[in-house]
Amino acid sequence: MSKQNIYKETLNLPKTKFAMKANLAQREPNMLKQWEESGLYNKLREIAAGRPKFVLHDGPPYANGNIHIGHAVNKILKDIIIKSQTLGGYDAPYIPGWDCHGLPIELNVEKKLGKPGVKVDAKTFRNGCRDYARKQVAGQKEDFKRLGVMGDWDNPYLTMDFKFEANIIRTLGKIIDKGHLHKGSKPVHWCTDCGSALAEAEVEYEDKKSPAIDVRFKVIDQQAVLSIFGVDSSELSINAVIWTTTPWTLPANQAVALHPDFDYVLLSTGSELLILAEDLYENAMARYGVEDFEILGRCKGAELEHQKLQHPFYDRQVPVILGDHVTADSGTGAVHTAPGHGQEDYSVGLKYDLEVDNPVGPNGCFVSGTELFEGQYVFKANPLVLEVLKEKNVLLHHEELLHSYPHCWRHKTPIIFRATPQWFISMDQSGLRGLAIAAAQKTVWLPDWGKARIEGMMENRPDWCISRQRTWGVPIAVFVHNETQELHPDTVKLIETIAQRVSENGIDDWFELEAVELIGDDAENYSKATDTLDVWFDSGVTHACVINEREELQFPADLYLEGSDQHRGWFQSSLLTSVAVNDVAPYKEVLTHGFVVDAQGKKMSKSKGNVIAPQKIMKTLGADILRLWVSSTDYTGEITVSDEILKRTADAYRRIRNTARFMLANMDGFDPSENCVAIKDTLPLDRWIIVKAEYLQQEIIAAYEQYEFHLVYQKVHNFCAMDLGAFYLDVIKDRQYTTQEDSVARRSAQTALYHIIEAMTRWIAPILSFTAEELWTLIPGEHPESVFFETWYAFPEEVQDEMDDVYWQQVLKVRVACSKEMEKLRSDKTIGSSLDAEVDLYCDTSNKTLLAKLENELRFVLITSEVRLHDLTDKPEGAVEFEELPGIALIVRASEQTKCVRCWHHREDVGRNSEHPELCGRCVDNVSGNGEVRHYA
RNA sequence: GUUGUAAUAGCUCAAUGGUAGAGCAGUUGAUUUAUAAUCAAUCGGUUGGAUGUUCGAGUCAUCCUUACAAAACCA
Repeated sequence: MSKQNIYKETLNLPKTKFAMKANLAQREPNMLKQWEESGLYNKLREIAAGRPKFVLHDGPPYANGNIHIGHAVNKILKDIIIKSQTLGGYDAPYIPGWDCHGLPIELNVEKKLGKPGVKVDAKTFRNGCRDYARKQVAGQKEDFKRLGVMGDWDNPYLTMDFKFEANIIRTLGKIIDKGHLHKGSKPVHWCTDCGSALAEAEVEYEDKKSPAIDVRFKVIDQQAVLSIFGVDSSELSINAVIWTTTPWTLPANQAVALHPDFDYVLLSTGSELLILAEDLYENAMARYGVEDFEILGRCKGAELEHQKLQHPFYDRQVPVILGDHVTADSGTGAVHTAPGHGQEDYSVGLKYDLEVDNPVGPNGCFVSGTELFEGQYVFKANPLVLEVLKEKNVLLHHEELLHSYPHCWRHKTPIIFRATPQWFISMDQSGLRGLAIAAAQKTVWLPDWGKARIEGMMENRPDWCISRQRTWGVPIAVFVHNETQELHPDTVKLIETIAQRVSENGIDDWFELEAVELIGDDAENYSKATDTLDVWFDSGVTHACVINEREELQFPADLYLEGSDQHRGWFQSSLLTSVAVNDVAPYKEVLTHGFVVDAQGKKMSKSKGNVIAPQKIMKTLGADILRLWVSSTDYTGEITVSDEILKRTADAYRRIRNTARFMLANMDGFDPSENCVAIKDTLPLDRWIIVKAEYLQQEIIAAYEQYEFHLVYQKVHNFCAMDLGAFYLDVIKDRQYTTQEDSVARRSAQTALYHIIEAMTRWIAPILSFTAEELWTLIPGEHPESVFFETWYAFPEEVQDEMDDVYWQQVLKVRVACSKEMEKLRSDKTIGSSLDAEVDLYCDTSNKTLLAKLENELRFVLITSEVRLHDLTDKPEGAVEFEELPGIALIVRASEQTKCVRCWHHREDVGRNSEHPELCGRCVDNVSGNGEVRHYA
């Protein structure tokens, strides 16, 4: 054994069980098991009982498919908030939930079981849906837990729980009671082969050939229109001209729409006068083959509002109306309007109080009583309509047009728009719109543009159609009068009865119910409504079904947090239903995050192949890396992910992990109850880093409170790399290794490390939960089972120090200057380690006084073998000055002294002690004497 | 086409209208005393583009480009 090894054993080298290699993919699942077995979440509830509450209410993901990276971002952000609020001293329960009804699940179950009412009965089908949803929930739950998300996973909420279903119905009852429900009709995508309405997801667009026709609508008050156009008189008849590709909708025509701001011309063909848009008349004339024509006058569309026109083949007059949806890129600038057959026609029709006429039955045939076309299938009626138009001499032109048209995705046949009876939550009949806007104004929206966004939507949105003609959904459990369509007078009471039954038996209870059972003889006149509720209603009422139902939560929630797409979705459905029932928003604060995109800023899609699966990251890098990545981004905008970014994140993780490891390793043998040094007795350098950490903690807490986790990430990483790695830890190595094990010098530094690791483990716990818990078990001293049982670390009281942060910053500047000079010697191989060098500093008075305070310990701060202070006036030639360091010049040279084999400092006194001929004086003292004393660093 | 949000170094983020900064990565070197670690030095920018306003613009205004999101629409 060499002599060096003998002395090596006298050093206090770092030692720890905390592995350098994280092995997160293997380690994390064990930690999860441990959390689960010990019932961590429930224990935490007991510990936090009585604290002020912080309620982050979980928006339910849809129970279908594997979780993707967007889910992961959402859940991790929520988890970081829950955990940081917990550490901040709040009782922050987390009840995860799932959205379980609705079309996507139906479609998947249809593939297995067939269509309800065709291959299977509805009840069997609904059971199939329930099973399917349950399996989806189970799968997603495992992945969410694997992310390290802490919550009541054993008791989540599911919108298909019987009690939940019952409370959906109850909430609907309250909304009815408050007067917000209304029955109306609305055009929906309708497949005549299915005999049913189609959801947006069931519609696909294909090219279709349609007859494109130009039709005359004769002006009734010819004189009035002539004068609007500034024309004195004319014997010729005046016709507005519309252009359409769906002649079969003409029987339902109720108006002709013009654009208020377009210019329209009145032109004469010699045989008649036509009204056409200025920008379109040339095309139209070409289409009609008219070469000789004359413009007689012009006017704005708005001037023609309310003029009456003759329907082309029915004995009725229809008004001219105005709409911004009229465009000038095709047609005539005058739009045939049939509110029963088109969404825009419907909404503009509402403004003008037009009749929503729907003469078409579920099978696509004109209903009995439809003049001229009774019993005809709509697409077969097109030629008949043309014949009638020719007969009446109102058809100006006809050609075939190939255009994009909606088709049924199942039958591949063209679909139609058909007005059907639907249930609506009215925005205005009981003032819901105003209430919602007022409530939105009282809510804090983060980022703040969310407020304008939601307000804009509230101002403009139409009534909410909450009915769906579907099987897997919560019923609109009301009785409707067969003749009047009015609700049963006892509706509110009946709904409570139904809700009680549903909470026992689920929604099947309603579908199987005989009306007689509930309303007795009234059953003759009343029928059960068969529609189900829009699933947005289900999730929208979680404030009633979850927040108000779960004891650990309280209304209104402190925070909702979802992707920014939910302004249109859940934030809005929650706001409307809550305001309808409670007059206030269900949340005090709404936070949104953006969407995950790839390195080029493109959205992730399977077809592009740029998808990064969270499962894969967890299996390779580990959940803590995924969590650290989430924390590192400014999530208010787009969230970028790529292999490079994840690699950088893993680098940052290793830096944090290794810093913690080194601190633990230097606390070997440290028992805080025995060895902690009182703050007033610690060395100034150690006190300084403790105070530094304490101030940093304040910044970190503030960042957590403002949900700015990327600042936490930056600050923690910076602290590890700069304050600790590049300075403090580097400087104290000498003291840790070479002084006596139980010396104040060493214990003082360990005290600092102890306070820092206690604090830092808490700082990272909300983000690097697995790593924090791993660290937690290795921090010296007594601790509760989990870091999450704690609150932010209480640092020892600060003492006023002459050597404050300003002082050390100046010392640091000197250190940087020395490093630069040493680098020169290193590059020409004069020295290797900085301990091979010695430094002469030529200082002005103030700097000399300042540096002299460290006495002969300055060399330890500069990590060099000797430092000598001189007056600046004695500066010799060759002394170097730095712009950043005025008042100091320095010379660095290789030491000529012998190197101590134990501490590696080059010292004059090496070899003076004959028993330890290779040691310097202080090492002799440390090895066989009373040990060296340090005063400053 | 409409509305909203965004664009700063290879990456992640900073910069009350006042000299564009950090950290990481890269490069080079040191280190058998943090060694699949650590330390040091060093390189890196016409702030997406263009016009304004201003003594002065990354920041304010207008337009354009690109991306993301939303609600639609094609009669």
